[in-house]
Amino acid sequence: MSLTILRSYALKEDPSTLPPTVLFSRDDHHLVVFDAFPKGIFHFLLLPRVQEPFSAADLSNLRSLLKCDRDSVKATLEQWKEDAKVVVKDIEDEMVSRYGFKWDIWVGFHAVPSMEHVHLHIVSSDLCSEKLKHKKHYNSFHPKLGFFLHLDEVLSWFESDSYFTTMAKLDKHKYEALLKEDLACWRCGSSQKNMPTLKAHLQTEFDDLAKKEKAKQERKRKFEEKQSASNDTEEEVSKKPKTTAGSDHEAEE
DNA sequence: GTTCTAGAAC
DNA sequence: GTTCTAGAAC
Repeated sequence: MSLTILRSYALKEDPSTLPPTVLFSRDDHHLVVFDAFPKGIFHFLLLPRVQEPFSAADLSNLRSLLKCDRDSVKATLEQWKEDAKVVVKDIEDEMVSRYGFKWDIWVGFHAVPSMEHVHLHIVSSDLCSEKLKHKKHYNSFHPKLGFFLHLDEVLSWFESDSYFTTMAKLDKHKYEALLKEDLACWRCGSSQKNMPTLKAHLQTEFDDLAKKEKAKQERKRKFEEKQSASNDTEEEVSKKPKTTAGSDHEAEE
């Protein structure tokens, strides 16, 4: 695996020549590719194409990009946020059709990337994947550890000058140290002895979530069945028009 | 980024 | 003895 393969994708004159196993979607400004080593059931990378006002060097990584014109960078990140939403929607549709429910999807950058060319991770929060093998893999996606920089968090840096400059300059070594932190489940906080134990635990967490979500849907289905049955009865008995507005929203946890 | 593998941990 | 981690090589 070349460390510059993402850049070569982003520089392609005609990205549609990329094989369908690599390219998920594209427009004039970006490509979305399948991560070659997915760390969750769903894992994509959004790559900006090299174009004005940024050079390939500007787009080398998030750090280099953040040194460019502030307004341009902010507008670009906001555009990526919109582009990522489309991918998230596609993933959610696939989650529902394949698994019968949907779960969180994280959108963000690695504070210290290991490949050239800035890439936005779009990864499902299960973190259940054969390719997730090492502590650094896991810690690099742990949503609360600090190495994974959520896009919304990066955008928030633009709200405050001091925070922006602090975070943008933060030492690589401080971030890299986070990858060596002890293993802890991002969901329940339980500490995990080693990678095989953590992976088994993550699978259990995901299975539990699936069970809960399916039970929730079953309750909703039965409720709606009951509603529709009682409406039918009302109509038969009194011929009242049904007024069921607001009955189909889902309870949030 | 992965693969390989020595030696630490169990 | 086997499992697991982590550093070097690529």
